[in-house]
Amino acid sequence: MPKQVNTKQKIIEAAIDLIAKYGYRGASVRKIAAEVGIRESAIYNHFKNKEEILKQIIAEIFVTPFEFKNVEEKAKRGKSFLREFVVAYKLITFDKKKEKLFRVLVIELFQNAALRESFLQEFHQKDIQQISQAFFIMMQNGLIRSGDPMFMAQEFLAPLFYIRLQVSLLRIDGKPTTPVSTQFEKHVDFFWESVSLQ
Amino acid sequence: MPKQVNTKQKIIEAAIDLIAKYGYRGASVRKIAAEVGIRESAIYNHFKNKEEILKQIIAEIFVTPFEFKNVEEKAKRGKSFLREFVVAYKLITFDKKKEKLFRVLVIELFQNAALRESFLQEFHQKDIQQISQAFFIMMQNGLIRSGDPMFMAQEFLAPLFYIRLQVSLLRIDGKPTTPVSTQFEKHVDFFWESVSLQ
DNA sequence: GTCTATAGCACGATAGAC
DNA sequence: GTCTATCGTGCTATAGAC
Repeated sequence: MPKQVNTKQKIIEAAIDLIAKYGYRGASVRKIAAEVGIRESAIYNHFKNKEEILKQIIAEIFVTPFEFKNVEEKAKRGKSFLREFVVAYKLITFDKKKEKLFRVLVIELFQNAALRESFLQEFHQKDIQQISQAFFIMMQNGLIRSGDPMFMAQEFLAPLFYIRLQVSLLRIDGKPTTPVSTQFEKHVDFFWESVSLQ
Repeated sequence: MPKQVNTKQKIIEAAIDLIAKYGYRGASVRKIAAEVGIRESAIYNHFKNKEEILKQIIAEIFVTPFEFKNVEEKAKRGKSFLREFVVAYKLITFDKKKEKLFRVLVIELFQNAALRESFLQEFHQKDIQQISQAFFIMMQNGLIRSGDPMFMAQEFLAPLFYIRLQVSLLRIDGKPTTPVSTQFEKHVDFFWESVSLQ
């Protein structure tokens, strides 16, 4: 059992690789099958059609978001909570699998309605909820200036998204990412200085 | 002469439309020709091949950035300069042609090396230069707290890019954009409150 | 500068043997 | 669950007539 690797999962992995490179249209069933090491027709034993492969990949993009335990408690620590969040965000940015899924997201965002829907409703939404909840608590505890916590969360997250995009672009061409990726930490410092009351 | 419309330009326009919808691979020479109202073979009288059409479109993405005159003077006005900048940015976000080019940018960013290069070097770079220059002057005039003007410019522009992305996504599906687009103005207020010394 | 016609290839998908 | 073989379609691009 441990040696028997799932062909279906192999197909998904190969498809993610190829879509991240060539987009959905460019990632042909032929290429996917070749990468897995089977014939095109064998693909159809695992998926009804090509579209079904994409659907499953899209589902993968939106699993395992940030799941912080005890946000209520951690938020009281103020800046260190934000730092912890950004460290997690940075890790995801450099995670090989997550990076590929991020590319798929950006490439197909304007071409796939379901993906678009999930992005607008889930992608940052979950992060925003957590961060805005944390900001709300920080406001109550007099750690930061008052304001709309949701909007503040957007302001906090948008630069992270933009840095992530830049890092992903640089990594495709094998360019150095340090100048950009250090902005993650700088962003926390800048933001905290912007909102903190101390 | 005024009535004689350029076929070459028509091809470009049709290609932008179709690439914004289906991506470069999905925008076939066939579809482009059909949209223009000519045969595929006629396309090749104007462009060497399909790739050449994309090249010209990419070039269009990076023309006419923000060209503010007298940044030195305007920067002294502080917040109102930022407000003026964001008004221009918002206009571009809702401009039909620019919006399509923005979609092409996002779709092809991970798939076209030349586009990626230009994006990293030019897209925000020009904006960043202007904004950071303005921040530098504001610092000298004691309007804002001191810091790295380049980094501050990134912090100012990243949320604008993210709002633009959201607006573009909403507009595809004909969804209301007001809740998101009002963030443009809110962002200026929030940012100014973050950096101003008054 | 446009047309018709066609070459040559890659695509997604199915039928049927093993 | 994989294979071989094949179908029908759409693709980029070219040749040559008008």
